[in-house]
Amino acid sequence: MSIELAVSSVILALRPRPEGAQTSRTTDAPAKTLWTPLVRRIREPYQGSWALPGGPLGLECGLAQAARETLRRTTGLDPRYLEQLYCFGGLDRARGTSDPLPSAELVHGQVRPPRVVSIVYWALVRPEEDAAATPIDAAGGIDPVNVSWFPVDDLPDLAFDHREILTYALDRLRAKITYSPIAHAFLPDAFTLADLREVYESVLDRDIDPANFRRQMLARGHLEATGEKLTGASHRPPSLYRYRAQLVATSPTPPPRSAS
Amino acid sequence: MSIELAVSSVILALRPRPEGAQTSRTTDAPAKTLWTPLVRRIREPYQGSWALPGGPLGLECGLAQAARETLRRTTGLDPRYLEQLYCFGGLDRARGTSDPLPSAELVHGQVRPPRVVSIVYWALVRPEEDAAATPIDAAGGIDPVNVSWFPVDDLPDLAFDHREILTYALDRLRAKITYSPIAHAFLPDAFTLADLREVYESVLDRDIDPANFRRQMLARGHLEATGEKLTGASHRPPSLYRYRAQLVATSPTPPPRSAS
DNA sequence: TCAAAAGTGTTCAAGCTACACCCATGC
DNA sequence: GCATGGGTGTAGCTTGAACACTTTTGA
Repeated sequence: MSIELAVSSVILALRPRPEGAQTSRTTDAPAKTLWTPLVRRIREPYQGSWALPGGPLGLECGLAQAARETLRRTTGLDPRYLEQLYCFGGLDRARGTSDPLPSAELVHGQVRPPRVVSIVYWALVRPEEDAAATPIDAAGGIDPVNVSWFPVDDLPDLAFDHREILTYALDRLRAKITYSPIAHAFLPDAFTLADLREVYESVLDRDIDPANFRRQMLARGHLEATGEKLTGASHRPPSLYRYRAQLVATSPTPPPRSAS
Repeated sequence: MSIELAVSSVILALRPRPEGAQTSRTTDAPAKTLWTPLVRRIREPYQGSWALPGGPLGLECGLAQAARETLRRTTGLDPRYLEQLYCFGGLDRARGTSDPLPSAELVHGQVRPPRVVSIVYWALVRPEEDAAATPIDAAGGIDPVNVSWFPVDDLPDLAFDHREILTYALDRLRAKITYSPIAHAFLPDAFTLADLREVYESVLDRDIDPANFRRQMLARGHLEATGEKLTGASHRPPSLYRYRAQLVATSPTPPPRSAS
């Protein structure tokens, strides 16, 4: 018995908050919230539970590439932002935190579950990537049944240690958005400062002063006015901005450097 | 052919700067600098080159545990601070960045080098841990020949992509020391503010105002006066401090949370 | 004209930097 | 006393939070 190597991904996208969702905040919460796609396990252990999309690492495949391919196959997504999160390799991962060994494993006469080392990536999805996604099942067809999106503050029971992994990814996102220009990974190429602020407010789950936010973002020098304005709303039309080209992080592979 | 899983470590300790070392700074550099132990490879590829200490992942061994054991076996070290750095799994790692395939591999009739995925940890070594270390060779004896320490700003040629990995570890250290109380990982239990400042100055390679440094460190609330003073020097005896117990990070396993 | 969000100006508090200055010890 | 680093005080600058106020659009 050797060690199995798997690559999984935590995928995060901003979508409208579900109707009537319970919110932890007393004041009005942001209109959007983070969602993540999960796949239903079709075999033991944890058959029927939801899990992070993932699969075994192929021989001819770099780590990030493996993450991309599993992601495209299971969820139909091809996100621009993809970064390694952590490598999990504890001895007891395969049987969950404190649950007894699933019976199917015993049937196979296996005393110990297989040892799995998971390299987990996290991905941020832009609206157009989100819209273009179509999950494909094992037979090559569309698979709307075994892939489903959930708001991250209302998750079902997850297999293995996947809930802890997801929580860790959220911590990382909230930390990183404060010092690194990754909010653009949730936005189209051109956006208003209100759009950008909505990303920050949704991720950090708190209101941000629009006036101060504007000054801070512009002072960082990452933004560039397109010259266009967004008309149509019944108020003063806001300017459109884009991130300066060299700062548009795709996949920071090998090791990500913290952009200033 | 399957994928090999290895665990390696970047180990960092503060030691006196070597005599007459070239320094990048015009002003007087800190008296100490970072050193790292490397092991000499005894087989192809890269036979004779220096490499990060590491070894294959054992079946019965957690990732961090595997790092600890290789570390103790090769360098004799048992550092308190150990944290996962990154997982490297590129396709061409085994044969180096742009070198031709080493001949020994061809002799074995292998067209491609074995695919290796390395989970790399980084460790910070305290002075007493450093002093207690005694490298052990494969036969179980002391091995002073194939393990050697180098200042990180004067490294020999390294095998594989290990130089990039080391550079990445240094970046991470310099970033993390500014927002997390990890400097204690280079210090004994009790230390003066001058000791602590020396760690920061050595890692960041710049002078720090003692007065402001004192106030900042004390304001963070991580330090606690022992009540003792360090006598013997020909000036006012400085107070000794320790880090508050709950903040003494050992091995942040699973995922490290950024301490405030 | 009004509502609503864009965008600007101003004030206040907190934190950091630079540097002057006193304190305690060994020689 | 004198040199040396420990430790305190303080003025000036920068940054960010809070919020008043003007601008520009659609209805």
